[in-house]
Amino acid sequence: MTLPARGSVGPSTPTPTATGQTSKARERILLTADRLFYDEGIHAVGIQRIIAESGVTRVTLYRHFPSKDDLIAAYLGRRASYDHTQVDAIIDAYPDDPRRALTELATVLTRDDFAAMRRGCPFINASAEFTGAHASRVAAKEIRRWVTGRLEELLRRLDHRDPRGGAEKLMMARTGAVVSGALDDNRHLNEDFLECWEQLIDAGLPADASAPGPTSA
Amino acid sequence: MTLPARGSVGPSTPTPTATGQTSKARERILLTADRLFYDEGIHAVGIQRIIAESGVTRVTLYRHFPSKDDLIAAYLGRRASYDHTQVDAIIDAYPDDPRRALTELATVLTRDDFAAMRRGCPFINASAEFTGAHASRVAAKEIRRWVTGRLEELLRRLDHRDPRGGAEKLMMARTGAVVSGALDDNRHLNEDFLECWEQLIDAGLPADASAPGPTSA
DNA sequence: TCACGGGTAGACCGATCGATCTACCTACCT
DNA sequence: AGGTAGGTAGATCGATCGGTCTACCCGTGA
Repeated sequence: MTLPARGSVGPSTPTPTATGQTSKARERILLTADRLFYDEGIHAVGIQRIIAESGVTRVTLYRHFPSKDDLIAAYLGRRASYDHTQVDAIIDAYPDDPRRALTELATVLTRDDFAAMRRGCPFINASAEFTGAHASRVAAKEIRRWVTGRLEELLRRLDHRDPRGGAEKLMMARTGAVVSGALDDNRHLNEDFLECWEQLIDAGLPADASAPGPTSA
Repeated sequence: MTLPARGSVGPSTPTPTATGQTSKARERILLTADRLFYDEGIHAVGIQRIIAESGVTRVTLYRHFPSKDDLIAAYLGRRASYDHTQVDAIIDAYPDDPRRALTELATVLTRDDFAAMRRGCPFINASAEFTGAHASRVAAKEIRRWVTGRLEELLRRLDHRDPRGGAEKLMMARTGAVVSGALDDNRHLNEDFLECWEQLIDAGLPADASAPGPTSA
C-alpha cells in the first residue's frame, strides 16, 4: 500500500519542523499505528505496542498525539487523504469521459486495493469499535459521503436516470466487495464486482450509451 | 429485535436444567452481552459491565461461559441461529416461487432488520476486532457462506445465467446496504437497496421471467 | 435425609490499559 | 554562547482488564 507520506490530517498542527519537513518520529509512529490498527483492530492494540514497534519513546508519542484518540484520528485522516487523492486522480484522468472514469474507479479498486485491503475497510472497522460521535465514526461518514457525491456527479454528467440512487447503489456494491474480500473466499471477486458495477451503471443510463464492457471475453 | 430465546449455539452444552428449560441466568447474560457487544463493540465492553447489567454474579457468568471468548462465540452463535431461522422461513414460505422468495428476502430485510441493525452487521463488526482464526471470524465466514449458498440455490432454480456470481453480487448489495444503514444518512436506503437487488437479479435471468417490481409506485 | 446443581456475595490475582512525570541529551538557529 | 525544539530513558500513576477463589444459600429429586 502506498499511503501518502504526509500525516497532515491530524487534529492538531501537522507539526512541521523548523526545516519544513514533518518529523521522522511522527511518521514512524503513524506508519506503525496504521499497520497495527488496521491489521489487528484499535482496541486490541495498546499504546505501548506502538511505542515498541515504532522505536520511539512514550514521551515522544504523547508529544505528537496527546491521547490515543488523537492518534486514531490521525490514522483515519491519513487513510481518508489517500482515498481522496486516489479517487480524484482517477476522475481527473478522464475529464471528458465520465463513463470511463467510473469503470476505471472499479478497475483500480480491484487491481490495487483489494489485495491491500485483506482486513476490509478501515473506516467500517474503526466505526465498529466506537459509539456515538466518536472521531472514527465521523470520519467514516465523511469519506463515504464524499465518495458517494463524486459518484453521483459522474452519473449526473452521464444523464443517469437517478444519479443519487445510482451512486448509493454503487456504494453498496463497493462496500460489499471490500467486505467480501476480507471475509469470503471468492476467487472470482474481481470479476463479480466489476460485472456488478457495470450492470448497476448501465441499468440507469439512456439506451445509447454503450458500456465499455468487462475487459475481456 | 426478536432473537430466539434459546441460547443453544454456545460452545459447551446448552445447560438445560433438570427441568429441561435453559437457565434464566444464562439467558439474561446472553441478552445483555448481545446488546452491549453489538451496540458498543466487544473489546469496549468488559466482563464486569455485563455482570452488573445482567444482574448475575461473576461466578455465575464464568460457570456458564468459562472465558470471554466463549461468551463471544455464544453471542454470535445466537445471531447466526436467528439468521438461519429467518432466511429459511422466508424461503420455505415460497417453495414454488424462488423469484418471489428472493424479493421477499430483501423486503423483510428492509422492513424488519435495517431498523434493528443501526450498528451494522454483528459479524463484520466482530471480525474487525480480531485476527486470524478467532471464533468471530470463523462465524462470519460461515454465515456469509451459508447465505450465499441459499441465494445461489434460488438463482439456480430460476435458470439464472450465473448463479454463483449472481449470489455473490447479491451478497455485495446486501452487505453494503446493512453497512450503509449504519453509517450513512440515506433516507431512501430501502428503495435504493430493493431496486439494486431486483436489478441484479433480473440482469441474469432469462428474458421471460418478469420481476414482481417494487411494491408500490 | 442429604447430596448436588445453580445461585449470591465479595475479596482477590497479576497483567495491562492510557497517561504523566522527572531528568538528561543533542542538534540547529540565532 | 546560549536558547529551543525534539529526542531518549525509565519510573510511576490509578483504573480496569479477564479470571480465580472461598464461603454461604436454597430448592429439588433420589
